[in-house]
Amino acid sequence: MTVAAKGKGGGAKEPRFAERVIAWQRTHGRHDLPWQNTRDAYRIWVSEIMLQQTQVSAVIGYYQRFMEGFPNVAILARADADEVMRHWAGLGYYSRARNLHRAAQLVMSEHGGVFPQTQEEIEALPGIGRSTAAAIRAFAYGARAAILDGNVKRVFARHGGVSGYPGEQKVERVMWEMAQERLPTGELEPYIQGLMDLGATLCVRSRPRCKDCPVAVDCVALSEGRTAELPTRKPKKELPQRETTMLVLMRAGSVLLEKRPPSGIWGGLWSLPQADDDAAARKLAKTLGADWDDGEYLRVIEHGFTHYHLSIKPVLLSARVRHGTEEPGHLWLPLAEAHGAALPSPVKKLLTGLAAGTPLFD
DNA sequence: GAGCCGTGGTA
DNA sequence: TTACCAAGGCT
Repeated sequence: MTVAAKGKGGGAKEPRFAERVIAWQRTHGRHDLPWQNTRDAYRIWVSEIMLQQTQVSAVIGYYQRFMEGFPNVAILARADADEVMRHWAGLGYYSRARNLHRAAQLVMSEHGGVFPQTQEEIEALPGIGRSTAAAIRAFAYGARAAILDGNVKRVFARHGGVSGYPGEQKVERVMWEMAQERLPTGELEPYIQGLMDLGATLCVRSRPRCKDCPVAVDCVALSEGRTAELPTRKPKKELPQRETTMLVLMRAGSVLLEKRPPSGIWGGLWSLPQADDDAAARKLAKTLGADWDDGEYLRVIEHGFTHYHLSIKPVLLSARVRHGTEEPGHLWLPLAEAHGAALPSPVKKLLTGLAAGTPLFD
């Protein structure tokens, strides 16, 4: 890791780093996102959780539907876990939804229904780490708290000329120090928002628009022609390829679903009965009252995760009886209702495609 | 520290 | 098409 000497933010020649970010945010930043222009900690909190590792454009629709369904922390705390998952289905990282629900219950039981104010208390809630807690404090309370997300890391890596993968602890520690040192004494909301807007709209991964950037004059990466190589990329690793067979078990227009375990991939969602290979799938089909030999292979679905690739082999089967309904964690879902169910994205696409009569065979 | 945890957009 | 990556946190 290397850190350039410039870019500490306080040269006599240029206005302080924060000052320029704030001025830029007021004229060029984002001001009308659904979670802005409020001091409601709940609304801000939900947005910050949804925005973890997720881009603004993907969040907006989910956020609006979530707020209609759960307008305040008390209602969310009382809500059915399945209903919460239904609102999150398709957004990914489902532990966020489970943690959010749990945290809402903790806000009710441990904080009298009032969202806590200190960094320590907020960080103690599940799903909220150092950066998210700081963002909530800044936006809800105007607190002087440093954040460090992907946008900020990219801006700091370039402006400060910090090389080394930002996911590495050593590099991240340096960036937290930069984040703390550059904080203004006031106007925290436009500063924090401006920093993120800068990273999201100008200081983007490829082809950054340095010509329009308010901190370009003392940007180390720009002056050294290194904007393309900073921030240092994650060292790449070969992802394992895995396979699974899913049973699309139909009976009178309904399909049999199984509840996923609370942790692990797609935790807490509903999905299709699944087996590691065809031999296991055959046994599973028999258990569920279907004859494997009458099944038809549907088109294989390729699905990528952060840490492995998955090939899904769906098999269409007819159930002789509605077996499984008496089992806990099983559900017969009318195919026409697949659209609104708490299903993983590839499963939802498969079932809605099936409902719409989309050709699914090769 | 390193692996786990989703999805959709982009080049 | 493949590969990278985004308002991270938990175990």
